[in-house]
Amino acid sequence: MKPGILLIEDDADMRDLVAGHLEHGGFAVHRAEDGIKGQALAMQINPDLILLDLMLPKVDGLTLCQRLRRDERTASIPILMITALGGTKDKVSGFNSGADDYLTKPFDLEELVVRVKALLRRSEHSPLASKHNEILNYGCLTLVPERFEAIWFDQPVRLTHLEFELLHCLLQRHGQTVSPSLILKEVWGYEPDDDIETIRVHVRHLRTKLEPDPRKPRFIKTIYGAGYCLELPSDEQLADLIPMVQEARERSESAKAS
Amino acid sequence: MKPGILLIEDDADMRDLVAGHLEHGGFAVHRAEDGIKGQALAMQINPDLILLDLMLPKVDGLTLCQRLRRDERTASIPILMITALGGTKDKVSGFNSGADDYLTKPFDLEELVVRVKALLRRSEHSPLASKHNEILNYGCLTLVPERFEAIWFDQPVRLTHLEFELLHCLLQRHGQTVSPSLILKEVWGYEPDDDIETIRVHVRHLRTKLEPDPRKPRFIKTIYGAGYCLELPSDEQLADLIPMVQEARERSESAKAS
DNA sequence: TGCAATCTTCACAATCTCTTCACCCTTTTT
DNA sequence: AAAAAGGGTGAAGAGATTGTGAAGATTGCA
Repeated sequence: MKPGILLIEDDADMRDLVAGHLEHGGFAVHRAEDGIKGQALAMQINPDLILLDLMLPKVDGLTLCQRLRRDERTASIPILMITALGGTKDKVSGFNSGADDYLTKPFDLEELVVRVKALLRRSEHSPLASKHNEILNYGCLTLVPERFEAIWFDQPVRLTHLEFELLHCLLQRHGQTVSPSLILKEVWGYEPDDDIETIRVHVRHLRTKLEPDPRKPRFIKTIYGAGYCLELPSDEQLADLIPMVQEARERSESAKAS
Repeated sequence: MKPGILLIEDDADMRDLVAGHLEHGGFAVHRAEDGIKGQALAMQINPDLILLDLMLPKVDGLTLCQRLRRDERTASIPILMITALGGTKDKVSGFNSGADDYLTKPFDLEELVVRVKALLRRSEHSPLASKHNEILNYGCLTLVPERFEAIWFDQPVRLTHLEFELLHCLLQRHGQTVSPSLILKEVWGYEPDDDIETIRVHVRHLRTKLEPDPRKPRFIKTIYGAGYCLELPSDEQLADLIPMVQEARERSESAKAS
């Protein structure tokens, strides 16, 4: 039994190209050229996965994504969003509206197939995905485990393995103080030795990658004598912070270039 | 086995939106549209977590929260309260009636998922909150032991260990005069009543952090020859004080910046 | 093998917290 | 009113905790 995929994409050429490749890869592909038809088809055929272009006539991708999530009949279908360009603002809003993964145009067709399969596997096996493949999103921060990547204020940030695990550990306990011993258990996997030294170094690395001013941490805070605490801004605070973070990023990049 | 969540929310759109996201996140969601049904369902299905809107027909969220806490069948189920607006009065009363966490509308759906998971994780690990992580609240003052933090007139104030313990000690005996020897026993852990000097210094630190005018203490009062006494304003007095405290805070911050 | 990225370790610097002290102010007592 | 006692103030210093930079160890890969 072939897995059913609903492809919602307005550009006819692109639609045929993608659909052809997927069919060749062993999927049953249904096509829709706009949001309205897409939503109707989703209900009708109940696909295993939805491939959704962000730019759509009639109903745009984000809105459609939200609608699909709201409806009980389609809420649990994984959605792979296709965003135009690297305009990362789309990525983020995509995750916030309930997308499960994203791909930026232009993309490699093989990569698409890989991601589709990964998503299907994820949704089949464990409804509550394990931390190793589940995308975790919290407003301005999104963690993409597959790529060890954090999307931080609309920009992807490459993290190392341990940096990723550490940030993941803090994000899961967002707003709570996480003690060094808990971090060691969660990230490094051992109990007894308090090798707080190492944690400190990795916290520093995270800060240099995320904080506008690593010397004065705004997000990854130190609770003296207790541990670390990740404090992400609420939506109201967000507006003020975006320019600050972006500006700092540009500065650090120009510094790196020289 | 999917964790079961009971969502009690009167607005149908909101209910579907939230439920859709949670179901997609791998939870089994049960819905109730008012307090009465919510309570009945809570007993019936024994969910792993309850999502509770504050504004509800028939029985409001706070009352329901208290009822759920009283009944031993539902007492240990973690409750995540959803409050409209950032009105702190709601937060306050939410914690007072036994909610484990709160979220203010409008909230990010992914943030909701993260918090739900965090709460479930917490309730798994530590069945009951101990004295050292229990949130203590009295009107305009909330103590968050986890972060050694006081929420004072809607603003978080970071305290040191001893400052926190001292304030905790005073808050527990709110309105009473606390003798130095009792403070020493409670906060420092020793009996001999020699080190009153140290207490004075820490009281001063608390005052500079909390009092609008530390020279004329309005809340942390000195009872000559007897000890200290924390006097928090009643709800009626509160309205007049809020601007004063905030103004003083701004002044001290601008002074610190220069 | 050599290289590059990552992780760990270490010595030292910066910061935070707590205590102590000398001195001044306020309240109570004489 | 003066003395005495209790309390407030500012600052200095010790000790602990955390941050920093760089060097060494490890890993994976061309």
